[in-house]
Amino acid sequence: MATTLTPKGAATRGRIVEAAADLVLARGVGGTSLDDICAGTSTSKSQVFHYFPGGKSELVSAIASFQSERVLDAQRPFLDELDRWETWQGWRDAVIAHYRSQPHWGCPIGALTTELIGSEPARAAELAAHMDRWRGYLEVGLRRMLASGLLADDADPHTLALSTFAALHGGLVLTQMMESIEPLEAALDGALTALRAAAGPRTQLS
Amino acid sequence: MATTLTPKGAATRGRIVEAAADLVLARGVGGTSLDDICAGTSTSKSQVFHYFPGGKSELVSAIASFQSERVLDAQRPFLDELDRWETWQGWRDAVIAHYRSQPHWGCPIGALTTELIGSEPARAAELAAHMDRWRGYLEVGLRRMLASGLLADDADPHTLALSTFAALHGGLVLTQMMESIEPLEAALDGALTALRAAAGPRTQLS
DNA sequence: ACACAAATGGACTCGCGGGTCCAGAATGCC
DNA sequence: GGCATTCTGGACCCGCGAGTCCATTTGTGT
Repeated sequence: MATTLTPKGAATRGRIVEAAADLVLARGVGGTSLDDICAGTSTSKSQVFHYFPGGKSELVSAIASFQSERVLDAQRPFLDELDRWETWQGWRDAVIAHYRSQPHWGCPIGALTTELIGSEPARAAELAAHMDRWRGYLEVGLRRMLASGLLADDADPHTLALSTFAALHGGLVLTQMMESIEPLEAALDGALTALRAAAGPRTQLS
Repeated sequence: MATTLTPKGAATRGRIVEAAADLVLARGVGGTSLDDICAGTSTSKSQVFHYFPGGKSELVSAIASFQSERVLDAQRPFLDELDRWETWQGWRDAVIAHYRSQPHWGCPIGALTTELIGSEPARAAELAAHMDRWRGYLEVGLRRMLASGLLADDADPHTLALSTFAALHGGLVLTQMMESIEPLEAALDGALTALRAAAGPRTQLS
């Protein structure tokens, strides 16, 4: 694993992760066999174990990192600038646009995590860390808004970030069940409404 | 299956469903084998197939109905009277109390649904129906509030119910990941804040 | 050109878990 | 009590899918 990796090898590895990520998103970890993955990438099982000595579990971990980056990237540059109200709106739109354009419904990371909690707590913890990193961006933004007076003095950035993040993921869950983007839109709009209810003195009422 | 069922038989069937529900909640459908279930109930596999000819899939369906009733019951009587602001607060408290007292974190129905979507769309649809019935209670309450002037005229009960329901389930997802009740509390409080932002003329401001 | 490492294919093992079968024990009905 | 039906135990079958092994090909450095 720490051994060298030729360009060709890296490409193959990437193909596997990408295809596996798609399949897992569509059918879940339990519903995706290594054979399925091989079939979709014109590789053989020995390749998978060549690049992921830890087997399926390690592959899942790689998928998680891959999807995590993908999701975070889709929210940039808004994610780093959530210290103004306008950015929040832009962020909302970016999130919706991203999940609408996804080949399948639901959140790749959230679904993965909930599935693994029962069977692979160790991997689930990794996933939870990704989630928390994501949530952290929201909290940082809110913390800056509090400092700049855009939030009321008694507002709690941690709790607000948590509730916003929860709304987002609830929206994604329902989005997956109902195969519609509507729940996500409703959830995010609701969350932003709750956020605005904590607006502070420096906020300009439009 | 449509054949008669002696009291003893019904008891055994009940034991299986209950134990299976617990195991599935803790380890997921994929992580729970029929042998596990038998071990925990001092029954044998032939019993499972005797009472659930459709095998694991049918058992899962029974678990779903069981958990659905359990969850809905935990929210009564509030669930039927969500047409006043005070009831919403009581409902919030009941939901939190219920999930806090549960032996494992997370929503039994939500987790089941997301897991099955990829592998058993038919069963997942049943689950989704349970979810929608649940959400329906919220919408009915809001609709009555609109009619009685407790909500603003331009408020949309459907969307509001959707966003509240999403917040609830997002809270449950995070609750499971973080093994803490905090996210659920934050999510529900946020959702109620958003709801109150749609209050109408007849609402008494406290 | 040679040697060595990495990349690939595919056959193989093996345990787990869903599902089947049948014989015997318990129970309800008259 | 006797008959029918239901209930129960456990042995068995079988396929699927994770993981292993080795032989072959492709590439890379000197």
